[in-house]
Amino acid sequence: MSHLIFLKLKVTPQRLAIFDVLYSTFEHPNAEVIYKALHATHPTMSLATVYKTLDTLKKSDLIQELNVGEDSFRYDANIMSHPHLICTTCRKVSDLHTDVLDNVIATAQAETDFDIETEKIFFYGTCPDCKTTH
Amino acid sequence: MSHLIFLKLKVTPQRLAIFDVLYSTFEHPNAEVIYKALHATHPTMSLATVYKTLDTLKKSDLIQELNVGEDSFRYDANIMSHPHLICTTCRKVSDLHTDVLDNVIATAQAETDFDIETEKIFFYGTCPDCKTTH
DNA sequence: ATGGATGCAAAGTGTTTGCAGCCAG
DNA sequence: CTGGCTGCAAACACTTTGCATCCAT
Repeated sequence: MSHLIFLKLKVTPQRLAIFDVLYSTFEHPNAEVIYKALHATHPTMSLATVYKTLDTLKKSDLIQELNVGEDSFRYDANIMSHPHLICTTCRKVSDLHTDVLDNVIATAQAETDFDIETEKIFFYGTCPDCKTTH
Repeated sequence: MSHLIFLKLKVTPQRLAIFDVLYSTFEHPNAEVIYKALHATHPTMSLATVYKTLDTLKKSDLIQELNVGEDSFRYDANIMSHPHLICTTCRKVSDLHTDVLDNVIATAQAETDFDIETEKIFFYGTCPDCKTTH
């Protein structure tokens, strides 16, 4: 059973399955990857349902959407705002676990007339695996 | 005449025009907007040429590509890495002119095994215009 | 003169929509 | 039972590609 709280949404097998994929990975998969991951256990699930469900979960603030500069959107069940690391070699997207950037909004807010609500921070470089495998 | 240095690329009217649009605006337009902006002065230029040229300029590091969470890419003739402000009401994308975030890479680098090369920082909120126009 | 650039149309991705049937509440 | 959800197919939006012609060098 997942920690999912479905507010006023119907709890369907498809929604549970999609949320669970996101909740149990750190891969930040896109819709296609989620669809393929579920094909073994949910062979009748359609890609359209994946897209609709991701949209629903996003609007209910159960997941967040990421665009890292690719042609598709990635999804993350961790809705806390946190920086991401993108390997420009293998395209892997990782979380940066640190609190040293927690005050960037306050820092930026002091420099602008915008009312800042959220931020997205992406660091691009080479991951440990791709460094060694040169 | 623009500051454009075309390395080993042919200097065509289309390339000059597209670079000039980007060089003389702070709007961070996407391909469609650039295409429409040039239609008055360059009525025969095709959208495909805009896409090809943007790709060429990007690969030559004359412009940078931005994905702010929309379905299309935006472009910026300012290739210096700098934070962007996105108004979630009017979708305007502005530059944040400040140096207080200049050391974020160093800060993040100390927290990870990734070799960080560049960063993209986006702040989402409400711009001054949309605040007052409620 | 010639290799790279353009413009057109067609194809390719990723995503959304319309709608009939289905199932969670 | 009923409104919301699913699955299918078709449509859509953005971007890329193939190719004949053109033009910057």
